Amino acid sequence: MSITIKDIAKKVGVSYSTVSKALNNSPLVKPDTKEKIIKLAKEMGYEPNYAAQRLVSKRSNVIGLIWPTLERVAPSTLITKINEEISKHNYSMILSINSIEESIDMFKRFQIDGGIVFNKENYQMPDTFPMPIVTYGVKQQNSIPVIDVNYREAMHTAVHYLHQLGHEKIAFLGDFSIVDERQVEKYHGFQQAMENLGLTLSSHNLVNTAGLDWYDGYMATNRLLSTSFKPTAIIGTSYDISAGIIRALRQANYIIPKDMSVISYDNIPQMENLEVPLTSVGVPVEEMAQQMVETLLNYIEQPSSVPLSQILTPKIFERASCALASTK
DNA sequence: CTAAGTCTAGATCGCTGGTC
DNA sequence: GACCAGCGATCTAGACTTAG
Repeated sequence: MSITIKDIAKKVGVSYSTVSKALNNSPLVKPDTKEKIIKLAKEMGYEPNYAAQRLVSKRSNVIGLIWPTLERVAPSTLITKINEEISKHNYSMILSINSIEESIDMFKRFQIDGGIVFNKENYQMPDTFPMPIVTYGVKQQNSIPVIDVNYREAMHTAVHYLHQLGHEKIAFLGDFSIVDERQVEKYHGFQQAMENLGLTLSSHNLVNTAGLDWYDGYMATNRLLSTSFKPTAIIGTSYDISAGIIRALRQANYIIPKDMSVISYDNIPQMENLEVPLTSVGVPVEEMAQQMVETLLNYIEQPSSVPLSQILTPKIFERASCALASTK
């Protein structure tokens, strides 16, 4: 049998409600009594009963997270950071990789306080949820707060950075075949930036990886290297794609960054540990996690205080994968 | 009349917070 | 610092109904 406040009350010789107040640091309990109770609770190994606390407070201190994929590195890293951020606020997290509908049903039974939804491939979200929800994705015609990233600006930053290093023949490797607005935004951002700088843009620059995985980046790079188009720099649109790009370039005996500069989307620490530490552009994963969790907690407390749309600004993180364009 | 099934009110769990 | 109401799900005891 676990220790309850009644056991502590019996031992101290006070009522159990006094124990409850003491453990919650109420000013209604004398300091020495409070101290005695807290000390004894520790000695007896008292752990509060969450079910009972939830019964009274109508709060579970649990946040639900609906995430579509655990396979790719960047989304998994973001989950880890979100979990760390949630813990800092004394909340716990449950993760669901089921569909949004199934996850919401489960979350209702768990009585979570709120949830974060990774809106994959521009899924049309319902107008309302049975609990406060914040989404990571693209703004829709409803009143659910969205946290998004300025993907176009990320691509502008990447292209301008390479251009400053003298690169003009820049290839873009990304997945623009699927209905994922995030990827499409990167694609348009790249095109805009190239046009703004007056750089040549043709079908050769744009290589469709037709997927977001390591192998998609690897195969797309092999295809790129087999054409007559010889870029001096490549932009990969995700960590995994860029990891594939690096592997393919090294297999083809390219030295990075001497023979080819590579820059990647996704601002995660793992970029440092690739075969060549990758210069990357994106919103730092810690900042994204912090913004999502803070927005959700504010939304739970006071829905009107939260803007319906927040667009985070990407930053560039220089590592070792970019160099001045070769003049030969 | 008895056994079996159904319904319902009340108690229980651990805890919080207001009142005295 | 004590007392008490009440949170919601679940269980239990007792009252009541039905079928054989």
